[in-house]
Amino acid sequence: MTEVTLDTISNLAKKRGFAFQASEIYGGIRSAYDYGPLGVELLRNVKEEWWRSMVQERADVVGLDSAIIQARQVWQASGHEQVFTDPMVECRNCNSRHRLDKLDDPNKCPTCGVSGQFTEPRDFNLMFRTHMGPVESDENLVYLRPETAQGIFTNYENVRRTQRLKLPFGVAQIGKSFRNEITPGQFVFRTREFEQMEMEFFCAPQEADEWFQYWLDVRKQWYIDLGMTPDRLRLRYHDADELSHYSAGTADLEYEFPWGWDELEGIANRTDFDLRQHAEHSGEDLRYFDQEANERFFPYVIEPAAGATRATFAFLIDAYDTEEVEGETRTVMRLHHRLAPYKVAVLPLSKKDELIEPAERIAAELRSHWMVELDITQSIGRRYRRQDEIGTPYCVTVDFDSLDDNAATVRDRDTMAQDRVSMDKLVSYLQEKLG
RNA sequence: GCGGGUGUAGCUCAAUGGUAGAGCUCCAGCCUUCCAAGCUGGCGGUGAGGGUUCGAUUCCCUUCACCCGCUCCA
Repeated sequence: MTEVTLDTISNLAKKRGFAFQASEIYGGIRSAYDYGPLGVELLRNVKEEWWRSMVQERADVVGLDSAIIQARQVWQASGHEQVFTDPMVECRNCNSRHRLDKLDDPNKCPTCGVSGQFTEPRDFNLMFRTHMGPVESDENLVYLRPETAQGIFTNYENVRRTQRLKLPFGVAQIGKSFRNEITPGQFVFRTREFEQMEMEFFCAPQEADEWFQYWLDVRKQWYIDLGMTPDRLRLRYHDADELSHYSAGTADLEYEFPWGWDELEGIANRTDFDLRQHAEHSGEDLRYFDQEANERFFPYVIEPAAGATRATFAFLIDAYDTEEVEGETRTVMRLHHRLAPYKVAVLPLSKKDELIEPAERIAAELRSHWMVELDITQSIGRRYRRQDEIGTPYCVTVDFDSLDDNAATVRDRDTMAQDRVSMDKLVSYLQEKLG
């Protein structure tokens, strides 16, 4: 494990095609990034692993993919329209910014103590607004969702009924969310458009605390199982004064980023706040009917809400490693093989047709199983280094002996150890390694 | 959004009010053939817009982006 700076990792990300600044040819647009050929694979793999563990491998969780644009009433009921619109003032004397509604004295700056230096109050609406339909008017004002969760709450009854679910059960969703963050930054860490992996776990109110603990443990273990350094992961419980408007208890799963500890995932006890709000605003009865106890109640909700793009970034940072090899520095992304963008690189030892041809054959065969890259340029050593730097777990090298013995060399990213493997056993060999 | 800093090739860095150079990378060829070797050649640049000037990468203004703080929280 090597210490890595934000610069190092973002340079590597750009250089190797993980992420580029959005609209770069026009000078770039702030707080938006495009995921390149490698980044999209890594991101997809992170999401796939989340889905596998949260949905596929569980009997008590189902999936959902709700619309980004919902009726405005959804955000009125959820509280976002109000809470995400804070009138703010800025002190001309010390440049600090404050929420007007939280000031004891609306004229005096609590930071520097100077009065009468505030700017005019301005709305800081954290939700993106747009209009549904070609005409811009207040009637068709809509928001881009600031969290995916509400789509789950509004579909709670649809999902429960059609899937015939009994408490406790969860509904999981992966998708984009949008927030007009005041200060985006740290590369892809905080962006205004981002991707979330959220799961709302509905349970009986008296079991909520227990499930809260359960999900803390499960979620932390997920990162560790995918190779993240345990020492760089920690849980931080929120104090009462920093809880969201919907939460009765929140713990952050934090990662030690190059700039310090910062949030990877929030696990919150949302109580029955959301279902109650939607029941009240929509007029639908969203209470759960417990057949055995013969009673109706609003379920409590435990929500593990992870940032897909954030997790991807953290895995990338965590995987970064360097070591000295024969006087040269070798950079290795020690990504878990499940996350690595490419699983296998096929490298003919020489750029001779007689070696390229079998290499292409092997690559074609392996492609039906994994993401495979075929690289024929430059020296073999250089190509190994390139694959190391993008985290490819295995390289298959075809040499002149291969023409006689029908075998190739499989080289391991982490140990650099080599195995001679018969070509017809390559798939099963790699299957065993890659799981 | 505010305060401070920074923008020259993909990367690291030169130079100049008068034709922008190098190393590395990348690509091609030769050679070599299992861990960034060598030789030859090639691609490629002053973030964008405006002003001053005979002439601007250099001076001035605007803008965009990035970094560090204030804020936020997936």
